[in-house]
Amino acid sequence: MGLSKIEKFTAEQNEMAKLAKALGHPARIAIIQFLVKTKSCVCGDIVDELPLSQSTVSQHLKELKTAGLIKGTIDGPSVCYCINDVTWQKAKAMLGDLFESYVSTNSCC
Amino acid sequence: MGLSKIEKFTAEQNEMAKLAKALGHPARIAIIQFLVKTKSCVCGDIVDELPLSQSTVSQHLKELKTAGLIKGTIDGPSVCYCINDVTWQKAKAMLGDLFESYVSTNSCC
DNA sequence: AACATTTATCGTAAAATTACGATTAAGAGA
DNA sequence: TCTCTTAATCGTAATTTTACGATAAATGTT
Repeated sequence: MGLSKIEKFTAEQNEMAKLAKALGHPARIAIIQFLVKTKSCVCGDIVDELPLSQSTVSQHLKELKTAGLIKGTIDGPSVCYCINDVTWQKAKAMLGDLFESYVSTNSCC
Repeated sequence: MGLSKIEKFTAEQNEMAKLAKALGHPARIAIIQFLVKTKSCVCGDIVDELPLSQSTVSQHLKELKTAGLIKGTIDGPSVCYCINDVTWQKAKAMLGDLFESYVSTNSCC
């Protein structure tokens, strides 16, 4: 069906999946890395940095924005993008907890 | 086109995206959480735990296995699944580094 | 006002994802 | 051997994702 049955899972599981999914594309990883590295964060700079068309980059930015990982503010004719601190910390905490919840054991596999 | 241009990005970006993408579905988050919680990790138990059909769960397990996050060993007629320690630590480190690379600043947005 | 720049959206197409039932394959037990 | 259990794979369908060019919207400039 192509549509995940999100109503069957917990809000936490859906939230974590949403955040992880937003990071589940190399272009979006590249965007995040670029935003972390440079504080400038003008949309055009991101487009120049990525090997993708302007419209495709715009689409990736939209997905990151929808997930809440970044935010954009209009700055004259251009748009200034940057990491959304609140959601970023939440993602860091949620995924960090998941990773730390596993402690290495030689139980079966 | 539906096919991401992975050849345009760095190996690191592709690796991080692959790992994040594997976690980008609530069912797969639920599987991971279950594997962390229980050490038993028999495939049938996972199927019983999730609100999805056996074939769908099998598909999700395959994706997690392809990403390297879990591994399965045949145990008689059933299969024992568990976290793949090596890749898990790698994912933890890579995504952890990404999250920590951002330091809160009130530069523009 | 006309024009240029910047970015979002629209339209489109190919491919991947999600999901399920049905079937197959492999091993355990009678 | 035949049967049962378990799990992977196949076939199929709907939806989403990825990508691009073209167009539109918004702002700044001349």
